[in-house]
Amino acid sequence: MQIGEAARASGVSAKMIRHYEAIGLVPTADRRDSGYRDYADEDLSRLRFIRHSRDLGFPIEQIRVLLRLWTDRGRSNAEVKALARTHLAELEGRIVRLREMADVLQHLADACDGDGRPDCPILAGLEAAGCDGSRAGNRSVCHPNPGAD
Amino acid sequence: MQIGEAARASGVSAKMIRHYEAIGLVPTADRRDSGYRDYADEDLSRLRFIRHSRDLGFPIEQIRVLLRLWTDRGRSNAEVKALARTHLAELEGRIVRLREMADVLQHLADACDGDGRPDCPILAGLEAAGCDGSRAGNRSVCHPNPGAD
DNA sequence: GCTTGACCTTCCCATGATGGGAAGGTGCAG
DNA sequence: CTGCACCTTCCCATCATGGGAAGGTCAAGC
Repeated sequence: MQIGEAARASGVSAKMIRHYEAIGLVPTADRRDSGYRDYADEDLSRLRFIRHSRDLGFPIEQIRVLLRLWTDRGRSNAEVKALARTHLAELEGRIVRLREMADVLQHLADACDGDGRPDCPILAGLEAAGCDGSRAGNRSVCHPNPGAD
Repeated sequence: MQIGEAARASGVSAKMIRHYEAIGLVPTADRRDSGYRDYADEDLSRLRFIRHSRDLGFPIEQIRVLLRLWTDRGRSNAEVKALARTHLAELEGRIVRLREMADVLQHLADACDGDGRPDCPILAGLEAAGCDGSRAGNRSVCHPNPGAD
């Protein structure tokens, strides 16, 4: 099967399949006389594995490890689980950081009438913010009602 | 004041200050005879505004608009609020996507004993996943207990 | 005066995952 | 033979940020 069909079947774009080959995430594909890459059904499962890992946000280097474990019959599921937990912590961390941003922004937006006047608590908040280390102490601008959520 | 001090005072790295100047986010800095950039206190507020905006996750191009509104006395806070809400929606969207990833991964990790055997539901889940459009219908692998959260 | 060290300058390169697009070859159907 | 869909490689772009090299500036200390 050509790369386009492999792409359709695996959900990984042809562009990315070539890229994964270039960085050694998938083995060098067989070539036809024409130079076209040729894929077998077995190759698809690896591509799908990669795509599912990407769908869960795993970075390439962790997927590389996951693939090694996946194809290693003597693997320890403890190692897999540890990897999963590490990534889970990373995801939760990102969520927390985004949640903080969203909460602060929501607070600022709530304080803004949006009635067309120039007066704007959002811009005032971005101007002051008070969370830059210099002149600390007025953190309430940054995290209003601490602990009141 | 030299760029290093401006960086310390604003929380924006010297590297980024130069970059922001290059892309026109801050005006071209005055230069001393030596060629060193020279900053006044007024410049700091702009840099702080940018940093606070970045802290809330605004992309550069939106910060450009925010800066224009900030320095426009005839601005409408409605425009600011709309911009904030757009970004807020973006943040919430990212959170939802990360939350989905984390939930699926948590589910897989919970199913894995991590007792050192090769048997591993996490790898099995990455292999099958069932969410790639081909052979749809078994979405429960992907979103277990739909609606039961 | 000369050295030392901290600072500055510009320029290039790297990240991470993905895509766009150009220039050119392959293969099949009409 | 033409056209079209597909493939190839190569280069560039994203987005915000940093690293580092090569070299200039300046103040303090000897």
